[in-house]
Amino acid sequence: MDEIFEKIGSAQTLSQKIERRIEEAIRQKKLLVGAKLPSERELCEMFAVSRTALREALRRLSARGLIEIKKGSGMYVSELKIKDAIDSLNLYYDLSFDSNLIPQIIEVRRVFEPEIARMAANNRRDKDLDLLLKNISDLEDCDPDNTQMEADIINKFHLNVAKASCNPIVIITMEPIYSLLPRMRNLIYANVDGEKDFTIKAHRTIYEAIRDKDADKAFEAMVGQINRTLEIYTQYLKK
Amino acid sequence: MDEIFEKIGSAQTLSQKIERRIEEAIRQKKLLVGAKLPSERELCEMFAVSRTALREALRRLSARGLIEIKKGSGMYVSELKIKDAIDSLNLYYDLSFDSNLIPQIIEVRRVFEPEIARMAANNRRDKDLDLLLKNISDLEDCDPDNTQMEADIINKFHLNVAKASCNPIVIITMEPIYSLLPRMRNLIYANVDGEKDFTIKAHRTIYEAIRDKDADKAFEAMVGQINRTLEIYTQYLKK
DNA sequence: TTTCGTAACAGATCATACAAGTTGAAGTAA
DNA sequence: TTACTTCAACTTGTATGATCTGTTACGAAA
Repeated sequence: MDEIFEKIGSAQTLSQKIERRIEEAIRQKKLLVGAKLPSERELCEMFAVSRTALREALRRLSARGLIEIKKGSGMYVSELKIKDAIDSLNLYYDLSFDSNLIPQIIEVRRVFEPEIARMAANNRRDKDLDLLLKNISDLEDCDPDNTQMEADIINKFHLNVAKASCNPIVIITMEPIYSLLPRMRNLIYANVDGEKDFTIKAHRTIYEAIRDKDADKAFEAMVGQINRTLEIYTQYLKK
Repeated sequence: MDEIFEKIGSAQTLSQKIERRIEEAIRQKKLLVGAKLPSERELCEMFAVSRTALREALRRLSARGLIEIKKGSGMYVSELKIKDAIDSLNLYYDLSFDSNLIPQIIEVRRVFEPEIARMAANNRRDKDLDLLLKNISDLEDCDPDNTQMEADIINKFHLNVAKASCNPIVIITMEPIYSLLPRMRNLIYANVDGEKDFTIKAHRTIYEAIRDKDADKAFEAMVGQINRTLEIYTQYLKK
C-alpha cells in the first residue's frame, strides 16, 4: 500500500503550468504554425500572471523549438524541425561519450554503414551525388598535413551517404554518431604513409557505386572502407 | 561573392550567452553531474547580469534536461536522460504527421536488426537470456485481444536483443527508434488469424539462436521476423 | 515613387520586494 | 547523551514597474 504515500503531483510551478497550456494549444492546432502569439503584456492579462512567470514559460517553449521569439516583432509558433530532435540526441551522445566507446562506435559503423550505402545506392537523388562529389574533390584539395580538416570532410561524406538513403530515420540514427567522430579524429585518422591516396580511392569507389545505383558494390566498398578504419585504429592501439 | 551580404550573426540575447556558458561548462565536465550550482544571486554577481536574464537562461537549461531546479534547495547538474532526447523526437512526430514514417522505420529495422541479432548472439550474457525468455512467456500469457500489450511486449523483446549486443551505442541508437513503434502498433500487429502463434514461434527461434550463440541463425531468424512485419504492413496498406 | 525619419509597439534587461519551500543548526525535553 | 522541535537563514518562485533596444508601419519629404 505504498501508493498511498506516493509522491504528490510534484507541485508544478506556475510557469510550468503556463508552458503546458500553450504547448497543448499548439499540439491541438489551436495555434497554427506561423501564427503570432499575443504580446507578452496581453498574455499576462489573459493568464492573469506576472510577466516574469510568463516569460520563463516562453523561454522554455523556445528552448524546445516550439516557438520562435523575435525581439521587437513578436512570438510565433514555429514549425518544429527534425534538427531540434537531432540536436537533442547529439547533446546526449556528447555527454555520454567516453574514449572506451571508440571500438564500439566503430563496430556499429561497420555493421550499419554498408547497409546504409546500399540504401543510398537505391534511393539517391542527383543532388546527393553533387554533394558527395564535392566532398571528394575537397578531400583531394585538402592540405595533407591538415588531418583535422581531412577527417571533417570524410565525416561529411559519410553523413551525405546517410542523407542519400532518403530515410530520415537513418539520418536521425547516424548523425549523433558522426557528431562524435571529431572527438576520435586524431586517434583514427593518423598519418599513415599513403593512407590519403587509399582513402580517396576508396571513397571514390563508394561514390561511383552509389552513382551507378549498384547497391551490392556500394555495400562492399563501404565494408572495405570501415574495415580499413578498424585496421588503422588497431594499429594505433598497439603503439 | 554573395557571402558579403550573408545574414549577420543574429545577435544572441544575453540570456542565450549565459545559457551557452553554463552549457559549455557542463559539456566540458567542469560541472559534474549532481554538482550544485552557485545560487542565483551568486551567479548574478559572477556573470554581472540581472536575476531575470540569469533565470531565463536557467529555465532553458532545465527545459533541455541539463539541470534540475529544486525550489528552496538549489540547482543541480542533472544526468541528461535519453528520455529527454526521445521526448524531443516524439514531439516532432506528434506535430508533423508523416505517413512515410512507418515504412521508413520498417526499412531501418530490416537492415539494422538482423545485424544486432548477430551481435547479440556473439556477446549475450546469461541474464540477457532470462529477460528474453520472460518476454516470450509474457507474450504467450498475454490476452490475445490485447494487441496493445502484445505489441509492447514484442517491442521490449527487441530492445532486450539490442541490450544483449552489449554495445551501448547500439542501445542508444535503437532506443529512439523503438520509442516510435507505438505509433504503428495497431496498424501492424493487427489481428491476423494465426499471427500470434507465428510471432511467438519466430521470437522463440531468435531467442534460441542467441542462446546457442549461433550468429548466422539469429541473423536469419531476425530477417524473417522483420520481413513478416513488412508483409503484414503491406497487407494492411491494401485494405 | 522612393527614401527616410519617427512614433508605436515588441521583446530584453534591470532592480526591488515579497512569497514559499528546504535545510541545518540551535535549543529543548526525555 | 539522544531524540525531537523550532526557527532563522538560506534557496527558488512570483510580482511589479522602469528602462533599453530592436521592429514595423505610416507619413512626410525629396
